[in-house]
Amino acid sequence: MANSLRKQEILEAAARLFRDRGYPATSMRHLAEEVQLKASSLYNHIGSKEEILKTICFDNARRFADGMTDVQANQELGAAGKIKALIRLHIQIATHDLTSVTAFNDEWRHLSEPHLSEFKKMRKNYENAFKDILTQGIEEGIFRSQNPTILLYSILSSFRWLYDWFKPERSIDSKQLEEEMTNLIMNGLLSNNPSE
Amino acid sequence: MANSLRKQEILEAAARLFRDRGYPATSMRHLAEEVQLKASSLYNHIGSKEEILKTICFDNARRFADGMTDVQANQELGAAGKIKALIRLHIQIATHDLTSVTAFNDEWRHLSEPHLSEFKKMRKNYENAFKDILTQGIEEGIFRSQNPTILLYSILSSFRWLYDWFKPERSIDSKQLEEEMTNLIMNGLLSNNPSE
DNA sequence: GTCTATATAAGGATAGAC
DNA sequence: GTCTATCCTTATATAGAC
Repeated sequence: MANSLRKQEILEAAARLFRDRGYPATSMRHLAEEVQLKASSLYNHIGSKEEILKTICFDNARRFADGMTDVQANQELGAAGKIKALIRLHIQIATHDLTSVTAFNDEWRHLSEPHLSEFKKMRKNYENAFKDILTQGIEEGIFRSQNPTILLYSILSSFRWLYDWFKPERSIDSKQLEEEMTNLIMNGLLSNNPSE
Repeated sequence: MANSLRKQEILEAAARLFRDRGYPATSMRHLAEEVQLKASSLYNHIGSKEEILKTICFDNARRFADGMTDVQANQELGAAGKIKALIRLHIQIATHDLTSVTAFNDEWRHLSEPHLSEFKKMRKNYENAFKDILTQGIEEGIFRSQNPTILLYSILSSFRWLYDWFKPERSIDSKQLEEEMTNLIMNGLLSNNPSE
């Protein structure tokens, strides 16, 4: 059996390459170079190129699914509180394992069947749960009455720059990030006090 | 010289494939099949695979640059009006030529030098102009005081689902889309009248 | 302007020596 | 567990017949 530490190193290098160049444009030879091996040696640690992609995609899908389950289970939270918790979830996941999340975000479409369908199902479940919270907030009159689908995708998309752009060394504090994104999503761009 | 109508057909098919599978995963053979030609025949109409990508990327970059120039030139608009005009610009471009914009949005990174650098420069210019408007609004007290970079990227990202998701047959009216996205970005999620 | 045939390079993955 | 050598497939692009 293969060295598990070495395997982790390969997975991380792959996530970085998948993020920077995309899955199809990343070759096994290039990946091998990154971890100072020959391409053939990689296969002592991983089964195939796609197996790496599967690991990255489903690990991250599970993180989001688990986060959503926690939010749903929290009886004390209203719709607004749940949305705030989900904003925190997205930022936490983004700052925790940036390269994996970035790769996961865009490269899942290169999964082959049946994994592709399974992944899409998990993604749809997450979106539906998110949309349910938005709809609930609209029905309760807490959220501005809007098309929940437009809301859902606009909000989910607004996180995407985090994955593309955020680097630890950019020195934006994750607490500040959370506060400002919550502010923007909940309260919008306009000031409440245009006179001051 | 090649038939220009045929060339347009090839460019559109390529844009669609680049959006669906990405640039590296799209082969000339597959593209040829889409327009019912053999791969070698494509080269009577286009110079290379990357030339197609260049066309898509720079055509769209120019659309955004021109739109920004118009907004900047409009003296009557304040910061809020300019942001609204830019929201309209993004939606108009997205609904006008969806596939091209999608390809442009993600696949520019596969450009080779010196085109890659040129493209990045145009993109940076656009972002800086957008950020200037946000900063202006904050200084005037019209916009909530926030980190302009976080604002900028959150807003720009929030448009991205349009390119991934929007299809004409989804029957969301583009006027409604504009209104609701403006609402969300300017006024946020929370209702002004939680009691009604 | 489209075809067949082909040049040339690079891809994922395996076999077998060490 | 890593290597060299290699298999097989696919990629972009060109040459030249029609």
